[in-house]
Amino acid sequence: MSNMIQAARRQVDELTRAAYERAAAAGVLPGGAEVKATIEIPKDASHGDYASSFAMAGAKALRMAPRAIAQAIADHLDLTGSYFQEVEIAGPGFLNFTLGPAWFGQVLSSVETEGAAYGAGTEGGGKRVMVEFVSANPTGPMHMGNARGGVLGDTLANVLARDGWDTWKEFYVNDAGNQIHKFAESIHARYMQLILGEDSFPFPEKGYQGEDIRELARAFYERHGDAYRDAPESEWLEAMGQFGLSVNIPRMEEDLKKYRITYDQWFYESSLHDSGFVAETVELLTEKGWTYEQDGALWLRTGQLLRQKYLAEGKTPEQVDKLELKDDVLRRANGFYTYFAADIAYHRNKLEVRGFDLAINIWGADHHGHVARLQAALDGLGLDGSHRLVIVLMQLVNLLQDGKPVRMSKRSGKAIALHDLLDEISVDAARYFFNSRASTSPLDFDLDLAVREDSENPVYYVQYAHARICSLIANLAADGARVPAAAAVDAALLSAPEELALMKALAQFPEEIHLAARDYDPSRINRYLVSLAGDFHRFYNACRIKGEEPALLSARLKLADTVRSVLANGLGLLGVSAPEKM
RNA sequence: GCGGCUGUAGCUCAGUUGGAUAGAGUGUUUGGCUACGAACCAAAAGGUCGGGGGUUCGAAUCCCUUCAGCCGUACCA
Repeated sequence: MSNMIQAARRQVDELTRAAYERAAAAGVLPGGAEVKATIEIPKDASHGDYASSFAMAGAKALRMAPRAIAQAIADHLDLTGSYFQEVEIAGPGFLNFTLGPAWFGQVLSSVETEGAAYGAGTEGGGKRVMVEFVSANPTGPMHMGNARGGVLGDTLANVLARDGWDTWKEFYVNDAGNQIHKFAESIHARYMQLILGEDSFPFPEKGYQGEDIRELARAFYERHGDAYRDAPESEWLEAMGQFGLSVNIPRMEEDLKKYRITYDQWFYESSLHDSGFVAETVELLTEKGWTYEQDGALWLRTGQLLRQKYLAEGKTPEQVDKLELKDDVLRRANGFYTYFAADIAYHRNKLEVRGFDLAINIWGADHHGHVARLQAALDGLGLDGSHRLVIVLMQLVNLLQDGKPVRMSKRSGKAIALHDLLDEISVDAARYFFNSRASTSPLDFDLDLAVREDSENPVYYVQYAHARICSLIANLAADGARVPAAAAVDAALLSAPEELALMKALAQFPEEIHLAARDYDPSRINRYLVSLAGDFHRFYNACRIKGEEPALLSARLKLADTVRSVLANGLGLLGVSAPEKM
């Protein structure tokens, strides 16, 4: 596992420090100063490949002009045996380092050696992380928001795994509580309407309006006839709820599978209630003194827990006083536990019972109000939810038609179902699209546009680069030119600006994975791949391969093949195919 | 009211620990295949980084303030 970006950065740091020591020993610079320099990759290639701010950062401590310090450092630098071939002083005092063939050669060979594992990091340290995502209500079909969450969660899990985490993907099935009650009532109403006639049985005011509910009622009728027509409420509630779930849950699983999304586990909320774990968890909170009874309900002292949490995070008491910190109900006056209580129990299960080091949830941004309180509740259980529970908030998907927003709502039945989307666009296009923006940005989804977006979708730009290279390699193989081993390539021959830029882009891949994992932002990979594909297309246009001198042909062929490998690698992380032809 | 997210080119968006002349795609204009795949490339044009203060060698980035949009503030899930 090698990260050539970090290796180069480290070396700039070491070389600069060593030069400083020598300059100090020679009496050119005052000794003993602790200079905290930053090492950056300049945007402009004419500023070299790495720039150290040592001279500016040290100006105060050394009491000298930045450019004079830079000159002293440059005079005492020894680049022998390093990745770098040149250093220049520029601007206010930047030390600009230029990479040499040793570094570029090593980039090619590390991609070759590591292959499909190229880009792997050790940041996760093998710690166990659960990514819980989608967890859509099983009361109806999934919509665009679920699609985005699905792709985001799945891709994030891939990225975390590559960065060294032991990952687990989970779907939390909300098969308990109020909404299931409403769900069963809705099916029942449609069922009765089927028997008695549309107008002879009232539909519950807050029932689910969708066509899918009618279908469930019809299917239920086909199986049971009117056996439930006069059944007591408790009986049909249970039967219809269970029936609806038994149809919907496998359907969700199937739809997600079409998007190449699979889970390690589907975890049922009902299991937490059935086993008494919710009750036990609430009891535990009570033992710790975090609850009280009022108006017949059992309340959690969320306000107090949040206060502690915020103070621990560095907010001042004055800031905290300004916040409206309310308590929450755990057990209603009617004896039922709230969703919040179940959620606390579920996350206690993740962190305590199953022992995950970190729990990551993908939530719609409209749930952001629950983030802090859930973390605080887990803090109250001594589980350090403030650090071990990370919520990635995902802005919602705005569905547009002809550029105008369409209101989505499950109750009104107007949502565009996930499985219908695949009739319009490919899985590759959908997966790429839903991961194209950072989760913090809202995503506009215009169906009319998506349908005819084929050749404009960036995913094709990336895939085209891959296919182009495959075709190129096959073409040259027919001429007898094989992709050489990295060791047989003279990296010094690859000196055109397009070639250097391309190799630097290849080296950037492990860094991108690391940053995507660190920031929980897998959309970075999309942007990286578009950029890498662009670097390749530019190289391809500027540098011929076929017909060049054998050594140059060989080096360029190797470069192209290395790009192919990284493109396939990155597309794999996104769950997008890397076609050899298109 | 309080809180979260957002505000960068006509449009959609990048911009890692503060760095040098703020980038890309798309759109507009103009070029490039008797060529390893033109689903490609090159060039031009396009900006008070929402506004105003502050911190410092240096701010789109950090702090304060202000404006605008979306969302949340249930004994719903």
